[in-house]
Amino acid sequence: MADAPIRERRPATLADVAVAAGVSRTTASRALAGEPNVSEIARARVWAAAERLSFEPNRLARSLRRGSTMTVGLVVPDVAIGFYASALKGAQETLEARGYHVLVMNTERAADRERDALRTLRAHRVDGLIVATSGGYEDVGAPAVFFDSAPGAHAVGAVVLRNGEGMELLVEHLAFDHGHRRIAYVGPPDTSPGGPRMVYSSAHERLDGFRSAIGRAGLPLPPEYVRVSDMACSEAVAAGLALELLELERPPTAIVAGADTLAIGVLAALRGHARVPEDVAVVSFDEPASADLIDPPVTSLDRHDRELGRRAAEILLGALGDGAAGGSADGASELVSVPLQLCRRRSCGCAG
Amino acid sequence: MADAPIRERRPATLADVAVAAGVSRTTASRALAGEPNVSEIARARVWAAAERLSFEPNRLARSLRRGSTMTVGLVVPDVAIGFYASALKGAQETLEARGYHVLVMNTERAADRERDALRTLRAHRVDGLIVATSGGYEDVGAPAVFFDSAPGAHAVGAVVLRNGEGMELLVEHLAFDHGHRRIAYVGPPDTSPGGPRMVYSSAHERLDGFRSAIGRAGLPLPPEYVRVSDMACSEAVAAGLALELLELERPPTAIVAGADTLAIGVLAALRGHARVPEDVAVVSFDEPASADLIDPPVTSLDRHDRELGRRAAEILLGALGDGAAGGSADGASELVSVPLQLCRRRSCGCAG
DNA sequence: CTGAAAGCGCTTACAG
DNA sequence: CTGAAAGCGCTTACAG
Repeated sequence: MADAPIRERRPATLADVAVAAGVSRTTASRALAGEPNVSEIARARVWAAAERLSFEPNRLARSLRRGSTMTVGLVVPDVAIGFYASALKGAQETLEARGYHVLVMNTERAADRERDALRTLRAHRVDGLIVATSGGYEDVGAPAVFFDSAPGAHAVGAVVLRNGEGMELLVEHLAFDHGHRRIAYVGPPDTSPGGPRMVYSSAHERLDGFRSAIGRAGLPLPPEYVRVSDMACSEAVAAGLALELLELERPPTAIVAGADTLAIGVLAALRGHARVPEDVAVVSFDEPASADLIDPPVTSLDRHDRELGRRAAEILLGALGDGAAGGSADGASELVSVPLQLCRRRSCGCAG
Repeated sequence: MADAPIRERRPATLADVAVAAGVSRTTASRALAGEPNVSEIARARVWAAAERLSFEPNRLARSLRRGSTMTVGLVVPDVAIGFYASALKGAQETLEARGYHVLVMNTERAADRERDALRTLRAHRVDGLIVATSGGYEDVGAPAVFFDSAPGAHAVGAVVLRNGEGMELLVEHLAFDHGHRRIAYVGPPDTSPGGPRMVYSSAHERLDGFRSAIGRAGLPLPPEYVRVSDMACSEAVAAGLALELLELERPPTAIVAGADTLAIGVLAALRGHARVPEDVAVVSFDEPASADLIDPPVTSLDRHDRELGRRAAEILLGALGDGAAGGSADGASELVSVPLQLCRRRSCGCAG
């Protein structure tokens, strides 16, 4: 016969299951969904057939029909950066526990790539968005929660770091505990040129926080002590900036790095040019990977990446109506700010 | 009127565009797709309407109809591990350049979680798969290319490291250049218990390569010199193993770490217990992040993560019929093996 | 060059 | 408890 039990290549559909079980697609669908009004006999035959055909409902069809994809888009500058990779993982764990999947897009910190990513995600009809924006955010109709940076509008929520407080911790430790008076800053660039103004920008707040903390500590801040890296926060550019700082007629005795990759670049550049922390102390806002093993171990604020991702996911779940996921369901935009702590290691001058 | 031009929340559909342009959905679809047989006038009106409504074709519907999702699933143990994050990025860059998107799943190196991930990906009807398997691989109907490890069957291709050669480089350097005779190994566990036997397993090859290299160097290998970490290759477990090694009556004078996280754990454990490289030399198979800045800088094989992801993506594109993407289109399974080089730093005993 | 119609694989009112 | 039918938003033979 033509319809001998040849093992099909094409994945089984609900219709196949229904035929095999001798019921209608309606009943098959209901049985599989665990709905109440299905006879035990029908239910059993449907499940057996589904098992036998190793049926897996086509999510495209289901999503198209239901209007919900159970997919969340995550937009970050670069997943290969430890901070974002960990945040992704934190978010993913939380989301997958509720049946959502994650579609990841990199922007390389370019506003136009971010816009493209957002549109692609809309075309995929993601149910929600978690974004670490680089200035290219635009509303594409899906509820969005921001982390790390946040444009003001359109957001269901945002989870951000207390950048000002963090900077204060760093600067005051250098100034008061170690007596530094010439403290320089190597940080990420403030905003993407031409991009919309951020209500909350990590880069901006850190720079601002640095300036304020220096001011409050009663220290001078010559303009040449403030250096800004490239968009990608590459180690190489940070290394170059550190060297420029060293060549100043009055070089700083301490450097605050505004991001982990920047700290790594600064430390690498200093090798062979200056002793850390004797000649110049170095502290980092984000904790670099293996902070303890680097020579010298780098003083920084505690790790916050994983937590950021998790909290962002929880807020989004709340907005998606997934119940008691920690989000306030009242439609108000939720702003979580994560407090920071100083981890003293050796690069600031503290003893191991 | 009821249909006043209120800005709709619902995203525009092709039908909306067709109505706005005064043509049929067929024509609208064709105009947007850039097909030849459409009059200039119709084409212009359709594009204008699409623009005005900021129409973005629903990819669910398109995929359902076309039978292709332009999405590739990536299955890895843990995106938060630098090696996999970089591989992901390499693959993603290559894939996105051809219009594909990437769905990422973590397995935590558990075979059953891997199986779940694969089924979910099938439910999403991904066009292809790139997987770093932990022993849970099963054919779900999509063409798969492996990287890092590879079960034999069902594969379109695989890109693997020359683990044997790499181990040889590491061991010979320790034995011949530095005169070590008591060399121990801390590596990832060989296979996941109960999982299918791998034709190619990174963990297995490294262990095997270590044994052979030790043998060829004419050195003894007491069984207690070979230690195997947990599935997650956690730093903490590696640290414990290193300490056990140190407490042997005849402790090794050199340790080879089979993965970067393991090397980090070993190094961390040694702090305060032994000097590296004076008391015990340490080398790593994978290059840890900031290998140069760690104290001491860690000798390891060169970075290979990004390349692995890129090559895997190219092979998959070839299999998906995406033309001259570097893959042989002849249906044969393609096996690329990436050669490795030794990067001498200080942890082996070489001078900086 | 154009459009009516079928169909991708589901889910869900609606009517028995 | 069950099923026929409509419909999610596209694309693509097929027939003008």
